[in-house]
Amino acid sequence: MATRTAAERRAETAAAYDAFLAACPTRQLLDRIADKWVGLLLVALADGPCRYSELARRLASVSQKMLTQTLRRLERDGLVVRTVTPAVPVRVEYALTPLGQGLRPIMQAIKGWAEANMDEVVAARAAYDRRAAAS
Amino acid sequence: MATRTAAERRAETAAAYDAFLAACPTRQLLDRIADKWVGLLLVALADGPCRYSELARRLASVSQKMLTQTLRRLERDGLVVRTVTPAVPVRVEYALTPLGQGLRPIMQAIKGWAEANMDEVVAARAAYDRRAAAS
DNA sequence: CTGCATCCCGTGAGATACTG
DNA sequence: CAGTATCTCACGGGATGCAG
Repeated sequence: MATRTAAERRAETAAAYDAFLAACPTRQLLDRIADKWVGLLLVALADGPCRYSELARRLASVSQKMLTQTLRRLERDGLVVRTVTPAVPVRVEYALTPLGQGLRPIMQAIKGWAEANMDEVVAARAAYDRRAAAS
Repeated sequence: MATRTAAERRAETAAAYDAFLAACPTRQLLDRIADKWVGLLLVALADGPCRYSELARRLASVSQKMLTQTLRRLERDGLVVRTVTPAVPVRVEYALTPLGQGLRPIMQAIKGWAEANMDEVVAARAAYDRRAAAS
């Protein structure tokens, strides 16, 4: 059957686009690094391995749940390695893998742009809000 | 009063950290560009101004609500300009500002890393899941 | 010390219907 | 054509309590 409604065709296009997006490497990377705690964790681990409790202290406001969850995700993605030293009490250390290290230039680029341009963005926001308030 | 419980001190540290995070330019930029549709919109607008309906067509699966919402945010941040041509029917064009253009190298860097390394990440995930399944 | 399980709630995104 | 308004629902994330 060659005849489809316009709505059907649109739905197909959208489905194909969704599939494309789900597979898009850039989207996946963006989703990963934009996570609330990932960036902080990457920084915290940048200068060497770190214990769980030490990480909890550095990221002062992270909940245990989110810290563990984020670390697991990074471990699964091969960006971080988890090393357990059996002892009493247990000692667990996290460290960046070479792959995780490779993320640093990216984060640096983002940080650089942000520090150079975010004040302009903030100014734009203020101007926009002023116009909106004057309506 | 100089004496506070350990819990109080921790709460203060966390609050201060939260305030720091909220003000952090890098966090703000990350939150903005990691938005599901922002990256796509940036690409769609990269080669010149574009009408609302044209954008809707290019980002096949975006809802009107999200398209408008995302465009408003970008406009507010001074990354995009909205130009209304009064006519019947109305014609609205969106275009990148110079500030918005400046984001392209960042997005390129992210895209570059993703295309170069995400297959390794995917492999790491598969290996991790295999180990988990074998438990 | 390092974590997992559970409950709870706010935000955000989609669907749908209506307007200048 | 280019939106706005409202409803609903799922998911993320915090708090808390328990366990190896």
